[in-house]
Amino acid sequence: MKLKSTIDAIISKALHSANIQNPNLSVTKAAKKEFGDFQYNGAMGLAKKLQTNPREIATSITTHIDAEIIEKVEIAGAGFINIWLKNSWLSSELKKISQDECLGIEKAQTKENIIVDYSGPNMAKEMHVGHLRSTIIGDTLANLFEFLGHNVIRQNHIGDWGTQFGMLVAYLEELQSSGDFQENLKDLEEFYKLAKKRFDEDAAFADKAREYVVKIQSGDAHCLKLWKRFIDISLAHCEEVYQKLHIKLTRDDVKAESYYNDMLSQVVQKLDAMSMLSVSEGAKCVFLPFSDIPLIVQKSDGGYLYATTDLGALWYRNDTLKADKILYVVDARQNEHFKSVFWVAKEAKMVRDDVVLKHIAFGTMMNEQGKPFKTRDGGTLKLTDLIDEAIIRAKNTLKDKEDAQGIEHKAKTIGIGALKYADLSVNRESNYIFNWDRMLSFDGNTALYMQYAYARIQSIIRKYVGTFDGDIKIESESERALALALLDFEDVLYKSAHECMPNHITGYLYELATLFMRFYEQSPILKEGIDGETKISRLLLSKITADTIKQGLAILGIETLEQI
RNA sequence: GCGCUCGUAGCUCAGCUGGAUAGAGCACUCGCCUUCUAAGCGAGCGGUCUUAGGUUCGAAUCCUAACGGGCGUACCA
Repeated sequence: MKLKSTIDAIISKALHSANIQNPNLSVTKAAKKEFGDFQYNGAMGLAKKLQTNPREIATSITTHIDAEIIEKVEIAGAGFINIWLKNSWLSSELKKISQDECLGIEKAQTKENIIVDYSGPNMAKEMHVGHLRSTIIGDTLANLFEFLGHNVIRQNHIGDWGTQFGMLVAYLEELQSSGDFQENLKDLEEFYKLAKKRFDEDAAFADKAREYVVKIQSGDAHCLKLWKRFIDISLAHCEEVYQKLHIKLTRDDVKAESYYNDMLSQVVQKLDAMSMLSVSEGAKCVFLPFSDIPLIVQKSDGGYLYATTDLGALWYRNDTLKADKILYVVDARQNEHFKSVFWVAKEAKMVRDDVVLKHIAFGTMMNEQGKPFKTRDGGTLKLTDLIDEAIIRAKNTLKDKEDAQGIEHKAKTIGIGALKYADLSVNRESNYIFNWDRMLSFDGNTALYMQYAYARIQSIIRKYVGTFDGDIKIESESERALALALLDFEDVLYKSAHECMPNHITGYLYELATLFMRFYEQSPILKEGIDGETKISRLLLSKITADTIKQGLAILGIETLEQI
């Protein structure tokens, strides 16, 4: 149910009947309860344009409002139009939602091919906290667009082609005699350190490492085989992390940097053919109208750079994947890079003009001192360790530790949920301060509060014996507020998708859960003295709430629990 | 130097296509469990929305500048 657009349509019709042209139509949710359910603030602006009195305009609009679903319309203040909806309409809409698997949410009108590029770990090292936000936010956006009916293509642009791989492969070869690959590569951080040490200390080894980079990139069979083996094991590490976090990325989604290797020379040729290329200080680059520094696509030594790879990927995504929209879920620090790459891709016609290219930027994860997140000794914190800690901490917060079997699953669900939710609930563009206690709290805008609300509802439903046949009656204030919130889900999802802002969803779920808690306190459901009709009505409200929370969390990649 | 970005309650954050008295949570104070999960609910306390201009009937929101923090600044990704 698109509540807002339904009311938009009503106002639009009224404006039309009143003979008023208004391109900037927009109703908003009422700022306060006293101002109704929705408000239209356009009369003031219109009055200005038409040189009349805003209240007159408002009156003219309201007299032309003609809709079954509206209970009451009022003009207030300077010319605000406040709108109340009929309870009977809310009831019947809710009833429809309760009978629909997708909670009455319509699929997007035009199905688009949406590419979400996220996670993108570097194969030379193990995943660390720096990869967390991209992975979590990207997966959520992919889920969201999928849920709204789009064709989502997840792309994991892993880093497998840098200069470090010569060193790593050369070192791997050396170790071949002692121990197997799996064992040597069990701890990639350690392996990298050892290889680096070897590189720094032994000139002969360093030369070999450099030689191997060239060999890998030019397709030497021996080196390539070792390299593939290395990537395979490193990728398996990532997949463990994805599994732990319930991230939906699979091998099919992997399109590594190396995948675009063959396209790189064509990228440069294309830019040349478009007369966009300049040679500056020996490097081939594109000068940009909005920047002092050019985008370098080929180094003076002939090597290519990540800009070249990104252009190749854009080209591929346009031509082969037929993308309508490409989202890059990458750290905000790469803002300028993407601005440049997008501009060049469009200018060079590698990407159709109407393809939407968006850098979904996010801020840095900070510790409590406001510094970038590191381990106590200043190193990077492995993601797998962070996840394990989340689970342990979740376990410690659980009251009921008796249930030995259930506790592991509960701790995982709660710990992972907390970790993800904390990240998703802040505006992704700002830096965010990581705090265990806050994210694992039952209070406030946390995953656990939502999971608790859900479990509470399930507990009631379990206790109830009988059918759910009946109508939804909206009688009290708390029921009404809950009903309105439930009908708002669709608008929230579309808004969140439009802006690529998952925190709109978390904010909504928190408000919904809060409204439910209030309703729960005030409206007994199964208690004695509650008549059958009321019981079913309240059960239905509870059930839709639970379904909405479950669906909302599912989009965020967070699971619910039947009991906590 | 230039560019990007942020600056809202003691703390962590919402709100930013301009709208009525700027919202939550934490912390602090107080009230509510023989009653569906009190891991909850309610009430109170707490604000020069960094500052100064500007646009507007109306600005936390848009524009300009200053100050303060973070980041980026051509052959790493």
